[in-house]
Amino acid sequence: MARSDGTQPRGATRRATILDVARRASVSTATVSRALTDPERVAEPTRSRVMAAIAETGYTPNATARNLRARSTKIVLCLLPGLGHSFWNVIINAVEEVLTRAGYGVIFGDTRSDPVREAHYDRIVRAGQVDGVLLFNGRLPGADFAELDRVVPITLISNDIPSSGLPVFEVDNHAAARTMTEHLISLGHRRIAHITGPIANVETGERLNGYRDALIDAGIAVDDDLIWPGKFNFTAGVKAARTFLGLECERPTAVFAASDELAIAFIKTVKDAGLRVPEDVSVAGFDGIEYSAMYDPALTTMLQPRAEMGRLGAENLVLRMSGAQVESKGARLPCSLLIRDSVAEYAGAKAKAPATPRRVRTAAG
Amino acid sequence: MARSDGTQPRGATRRATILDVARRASVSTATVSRALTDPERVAEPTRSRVMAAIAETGYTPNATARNLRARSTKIVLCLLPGLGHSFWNVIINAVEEVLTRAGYGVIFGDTRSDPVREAHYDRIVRAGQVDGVLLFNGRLPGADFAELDRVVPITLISNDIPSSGLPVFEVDNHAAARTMTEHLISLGHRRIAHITGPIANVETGERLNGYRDALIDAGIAVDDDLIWPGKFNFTAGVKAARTFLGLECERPTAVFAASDELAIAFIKTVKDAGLRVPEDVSVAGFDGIEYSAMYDPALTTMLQPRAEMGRLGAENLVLRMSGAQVESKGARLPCSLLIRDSVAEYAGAKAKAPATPRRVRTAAG
DNA sequence: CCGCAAGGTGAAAACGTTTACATCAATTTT
DNA sequence: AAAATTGATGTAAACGTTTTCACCTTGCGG
Repeated sequence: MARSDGTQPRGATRRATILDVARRASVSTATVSRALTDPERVAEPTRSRVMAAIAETGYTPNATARNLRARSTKIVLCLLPGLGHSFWNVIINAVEEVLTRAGYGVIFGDTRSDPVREAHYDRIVRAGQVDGVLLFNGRLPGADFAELDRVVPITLISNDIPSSGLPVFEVDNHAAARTMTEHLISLGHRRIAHITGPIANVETGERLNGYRDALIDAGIAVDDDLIWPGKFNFTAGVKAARTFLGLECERPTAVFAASDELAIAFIKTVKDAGLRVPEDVSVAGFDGIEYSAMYDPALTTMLQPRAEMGRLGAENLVLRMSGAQVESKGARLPCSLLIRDSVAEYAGAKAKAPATPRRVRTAAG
Repeated sequence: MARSDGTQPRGATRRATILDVARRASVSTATVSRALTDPERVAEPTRSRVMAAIAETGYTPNATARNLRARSTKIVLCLLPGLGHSFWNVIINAVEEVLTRAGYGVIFGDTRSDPVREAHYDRIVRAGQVDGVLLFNGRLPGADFAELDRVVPITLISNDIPSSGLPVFEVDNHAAARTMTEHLISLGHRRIAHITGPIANVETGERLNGYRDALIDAGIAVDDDLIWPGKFNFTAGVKAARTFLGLECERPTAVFAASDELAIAFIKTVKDAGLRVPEDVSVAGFDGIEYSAMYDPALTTMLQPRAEMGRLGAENLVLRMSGAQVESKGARLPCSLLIRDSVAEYAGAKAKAPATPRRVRTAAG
């Protein structure tokens, strides 16, 4: 029974230190340390005496002391713009997998664009509390990344800070958005709207450009009234749907949302207004989160290789933390077009579009 | 421009220590330390000299050294059974909020029932690498919690380990499940199925019992064929739906799922099979995650006060980490019944059920 | 004038490891 | 047989703080 009554003083029993073990085994602390880190270097009889003493005392090395001596913490900080987003799940798992395997602990920080929180994490980094940083769109404002990277390696995942020169692992957003838009066009759609992510976001810009370029190449004029600025969340999707429903001019026949959450919220809202998806309006998402498959209709979307982004980013960071002088520029990964049920052929189309495979890989950047 | 070429050696510029500052200000390290931690204790002229020196050297105290000396790490470990689950989002945010404000860093671990990972976290705890643990259903197997709690305080959130005596902050699962089942009964349903969570889970049992007790009280026989064991994920929901669709006997008219994900997957699958929800079958969820509102139909579900659970749990832990001898037994919070569109009156019902408010609070446990 | 409190500061110990260096015995080499 | 090598262990310094204790000024009351 644990002390649920909160009565026994904590730490009443002092934790055994290396000195306790040493005394008990009648050796020096150096020998104990060696017996643990490099057993070969200590003779068999001594070693077993030490091991016995360790078992008896229940000794376990103090990580802080070890870190102080080693001048490293074996901890990596992951900075996210919102821990709660389903999009990060898979990435985080992959990151955690790689880092744990490499012997690092992972700590997560949610910046939420709150200056106080950001300053907090900036301080943590500068205090040498972490050996590396994985940045997921969490901006440390006013942070000089070139300088910060010199104290601790920083790797970017699924977001870019163009002028920083930091290695970034993300998807080729331009190509992916272009592919999705082309897909819609190939199904006969001409009036295609786009719900963007947050404007400050570099990726938002790339996707917007991919969308634009696809239209232009197809000889379709870009209509700025059909570009609806949003964020990567439900509320923005609902707002975009209201815009859509309230449109004075002719409604678009297809909508390309910059995230699955955006698409889902959009669909829900227009369905509530009595429209059918995809019969009345086609809606495409972006990301390929798990929920996209479970929605009704299942979302046609761009699958981002999230696990791979996480894995590669983490591996890159591990390499750089090891002090290796790597030439690391990051990587641009390809997306896969997932064709499901939220997008249909344009109702007014004359000819049936050629059969398309259900999954199409975009070009790598 | 950061060293994207990976050419400059990292740490070429040694980080300034307290000694550098001391020398520069012609004082002792003790004075520098005092100037930072307790400015009142050092005379004005000295203090400003110290501050100047700090600014000039860019000194920032080394957290590891500080921790070693203070015998604490100011870090809390959160152990989850699956970092990716949407259910944790809100809880995690609340926890992170409270702990950050209290000056603690938060590190997350995903145990995934993997013995290797579990051993890894057990070691972290025992190595004194954290000041406290928040357990979210992550079992540390073979761990003696009574003992572990003596080295570092452990608080449970949204999961119980009955024999441990640890403080637990969770919902009254029995009452909530009972309320939901009664709601279905009140709408005329008599054949009501239940998709459970993982059987090993204490909460699963409580919800199951709440469901059973409601049936019994209403004079409805409990049919074990309508209790479908699952997990808190999509796959289990799909599987349950297959069971439902393949049923030899008369199909239930309502299904109560132990989680929203379960409900969503169930609905998706039966809809794909041509059934309508709620016209052909009513489906209720549990949790009240964000997606439940965006689904079509919007889920009738039990809203868990996730933010509050997280907040209370974290505050409890902070208190206990401070060494306070608190009488802390945890708390059982009430859920709210969220009446939306996935549940309808039983089609064969004679009389119309009385109008129900859209949101009903369950009794606290 | 002397003693004493109070305020400011410094010297050094402590936190618990790892590791460079020194030591010593037991070998092997010359 | 002396010298050199090897292997096992101990000594003590280092990691960068915080904090106890002691010290030295002052200013003050007696």
